[in-house]
Amino acid sequence: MFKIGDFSRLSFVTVKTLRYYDEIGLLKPVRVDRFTGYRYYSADQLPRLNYIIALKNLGLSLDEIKLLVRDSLTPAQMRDIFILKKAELQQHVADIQKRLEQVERVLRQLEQEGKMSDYQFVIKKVEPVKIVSVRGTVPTYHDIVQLVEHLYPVYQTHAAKIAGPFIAIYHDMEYREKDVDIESAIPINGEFEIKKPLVIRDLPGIETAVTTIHKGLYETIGNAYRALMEWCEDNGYELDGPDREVYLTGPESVSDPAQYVTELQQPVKKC
Amino acid sequence: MFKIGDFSRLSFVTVKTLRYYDEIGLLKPVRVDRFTGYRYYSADQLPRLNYIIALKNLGLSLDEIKLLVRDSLTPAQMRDIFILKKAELQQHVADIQKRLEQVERVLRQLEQEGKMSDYQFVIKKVEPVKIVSVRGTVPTYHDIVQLVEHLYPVYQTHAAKIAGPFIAIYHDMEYREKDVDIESAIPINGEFEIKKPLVIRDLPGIETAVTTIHKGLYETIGNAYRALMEWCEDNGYELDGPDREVYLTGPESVSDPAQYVTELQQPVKKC
DNA sequence: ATAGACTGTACGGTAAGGGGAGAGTCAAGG
DNA sequence: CCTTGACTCTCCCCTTACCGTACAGTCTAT
Repeated sequence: MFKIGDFSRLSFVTVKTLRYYDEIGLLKPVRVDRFTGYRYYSADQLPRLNYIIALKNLGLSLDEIKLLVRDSLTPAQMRDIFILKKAELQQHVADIQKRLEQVERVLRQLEQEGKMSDYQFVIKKVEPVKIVSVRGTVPTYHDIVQLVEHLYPVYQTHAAKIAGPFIAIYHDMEYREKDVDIESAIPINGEFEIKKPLVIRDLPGIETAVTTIHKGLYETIGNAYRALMEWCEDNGYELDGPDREVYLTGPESVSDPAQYVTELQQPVKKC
Repeated sequence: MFKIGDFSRLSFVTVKTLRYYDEIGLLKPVRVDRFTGYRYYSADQLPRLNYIIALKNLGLSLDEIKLLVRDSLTPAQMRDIFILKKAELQQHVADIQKRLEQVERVLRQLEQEGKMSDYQFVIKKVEPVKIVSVRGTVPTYHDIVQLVEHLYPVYQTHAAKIAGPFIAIYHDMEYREKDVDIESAIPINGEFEIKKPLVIRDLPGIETAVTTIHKGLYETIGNAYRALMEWCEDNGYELDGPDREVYLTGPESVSDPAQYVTELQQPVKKC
């Protein structure tokens, strides 16, 4: 019979841990003095404790260990537990190695450019939404304003039905300097009367979109696209549909163009 | 300006998390209504939030992230943090892969033998201790009792100075059937008069000992040794000195030999 | 005016113990 | 027999990064 301190030294397990294992019923001392509360362990509890520690080192939780040591399982049941654990550990390794890769990428970036990228990329699912939109081919990107003008009346007359910020969809599948096919849209809920070039339609969602936030002038948004392309290459994605820009903060809410906030949404698929 | 729910949907971060980041000062809403307590976020907080999430995905803790986003660090400082993190992740991967190996070993054992090993092995450091001992060559392992007899008087006359359970040290470096060189010892504190074959000496510690607990008859202790050898081979250790047996529970405290508990201590080194 | 959706704070919980306070206990020495 | 120092007990709070729930207040549309 050992007092907790002796048993602790014998087993190389802290007193705190022994008390905790007692509390959760994982390893009860063989005797507890009714008057003093002192815990007394016997030497033949050592194998069990070593077993517990061994299982813990394998990465099992104390709950799982409780199952293994309390109910004496059949070898088949044990095998199942360990197979599960193995899969879990493999997943874990894969996750961490992915992180490691990312960290290495960040480090390379820091070495090469002396600073961290201004853009972070997030994979999301974009939900479908009903929009009122106008689509057309305009000479240059700047001329998108021609399209947007058609939408102004909506802000005036149906403000209550606007369900989100202004969106642009770039339908060209490749980059063009001239004659760009653009759709300008506003998310809405409910229907209403529309005029001439406007249409109301359901904008489909995007299963897998890589998105990023561009902050600042629209003239510099090309940097965001370049960084996005690079990211896709590095991470094994390829473009899979027309990209969108969501104008979270634009001229209508702030006056300083440096404050503009735009989200890029690029449909992609794994390649 | 977005209310917390809108900002949550935009950023794909739960409301709970946003409130928590506010609380720990990681991302404060741009405005908090003084009367209602409502939090209002602006779109240009999205890049920062994405940055936070990106760093979190790299495995950084929120405290580390706080450092990175609050104090604008120099690239060199950032590099240091990431290099540290990389080392940490690599260590982590190594750990998990070691566990994975262990799990695989357990699984192989289960497949082959239909049960788990009865022995768990623990690497420990064994502290040096002063002992009273008697060493001699006896015909067979069983004859260790001849040596032990010399120690009985110590139990009678100096019981107060006994500092631990009975120990046997097997000085033969290779296995022998006959004429075994054994030392029988009792840990003590303080000195006292001793007679003829007994000596008092310091038993050196063991830097690296692989230990296991054998429960049951002494006749079956060979199984423990066999398992230990196997374990050493599997884990890349080789024997490095005479092994010891510590009789934690023996005939002096229980009558049923099936209750005997013995610890094996085998000095080893990495090979 | 009211219903439903949203937001607020506050408390409690997670895994596996660590740290410390305050009180009681044990064994040895004087 | 008393004291001293080493142990031990229980109880409570702390850790990470939030999640669940309860209850109360707020916003928006009808």
